[in-house]
Amino acid sequence: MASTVTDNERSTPADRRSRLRPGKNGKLALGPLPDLVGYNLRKAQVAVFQSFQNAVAPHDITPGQFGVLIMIRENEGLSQSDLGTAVGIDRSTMVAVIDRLESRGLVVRAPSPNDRRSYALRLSPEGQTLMDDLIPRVQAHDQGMVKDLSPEEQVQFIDFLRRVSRSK
Amino acid sequence: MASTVTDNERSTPADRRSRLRPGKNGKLALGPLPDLVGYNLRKAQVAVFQSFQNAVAPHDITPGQFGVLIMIRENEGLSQSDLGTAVGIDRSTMVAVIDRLESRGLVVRAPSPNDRRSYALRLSPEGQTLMDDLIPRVQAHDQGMVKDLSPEEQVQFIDFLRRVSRSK
DNA sequence: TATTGTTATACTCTATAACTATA
DNA sequence: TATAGTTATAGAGTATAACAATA
Repeated sequence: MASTVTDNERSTPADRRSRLRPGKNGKLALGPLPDLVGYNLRKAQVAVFQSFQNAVAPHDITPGQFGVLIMIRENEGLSQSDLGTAVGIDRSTMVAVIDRLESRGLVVRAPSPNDRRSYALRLSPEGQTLMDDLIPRVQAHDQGMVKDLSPEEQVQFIDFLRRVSRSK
Repeated sequence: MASTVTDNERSTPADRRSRLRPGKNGKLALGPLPDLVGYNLRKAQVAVFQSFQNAVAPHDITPGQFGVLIMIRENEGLSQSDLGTAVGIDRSTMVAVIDRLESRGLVVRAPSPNDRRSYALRLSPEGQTLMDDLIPRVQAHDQGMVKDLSPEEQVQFIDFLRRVSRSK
């Protein structure tokens, strides 16, 4: 109560406003949020996501699209369904994802030689060129995100993240 | 090359299928992803998000909604715009967020005493009751996510996350 | 002039259900 | 019968631009 402006004290209109509308002038109270792992994880992820966008801005690729392109690159000929399973999204969702990458000329829906129901996905030459340029860029960006951690701390950090993922 | 099935070796139809359609039977290659901080951060966040949903399933509250409710609880009377700024979303986006919470009877749009353009947001009695029940539940869940880390490691982990957020 | 809440609009991500072609 | 891709549909989350009321 010590720092609260009471009715008996003088208060400017700004005081009154800031008392009644917290956040207009000062910071808002965060309650228990700053102590939650989930809250800090979310904030870190948002920071990395935004920084990623900046770092690869000229190519207009999201982290999710980068992941999909990597999977296609590393597993040429895989189907949309298998890709969806691998990255954790439904096959109906995958349709539009591949639509976008295909319309940008990065991915090719080739006919599958064994199964006429499915496509064999692969990178187009443009997609391969893009990824050859993008991968080192993304790796450099990723290193930049942990530049304030010592090499030992970086190893520990990734280890912690993996242990949290596994504790599901 | 040692483990690759060559044309001269016998290959069952399943062999052929798995060679041509990686992922159908075995795991897919992940390339450089597992070494990226961003990839592991994302995976950990997805794990925490899903676990959160399970933990508070009966209340049907997302982590984002929980954050909004906390901010309203801790800063009673704040406006939609200030709330949006605090949680990093546009005021036009905040409209539907508050719409949902209000239609569920958790949040009240009270008239602002100073500014007839804006609302003074507060929790309804039901919203307060919900949060009294939810907060310890969320804190317990959050602890569960790092149960495989020692107390010292948990402190370190949050410290790492904050440093990554700041390195933006 | 600037700000608050709102609406219209648009785009991404996400899913479920049902359809077609194929296995 | 089961599976792959697709479409229709729906909901959440996100934004920008413009508007009315108010500051």
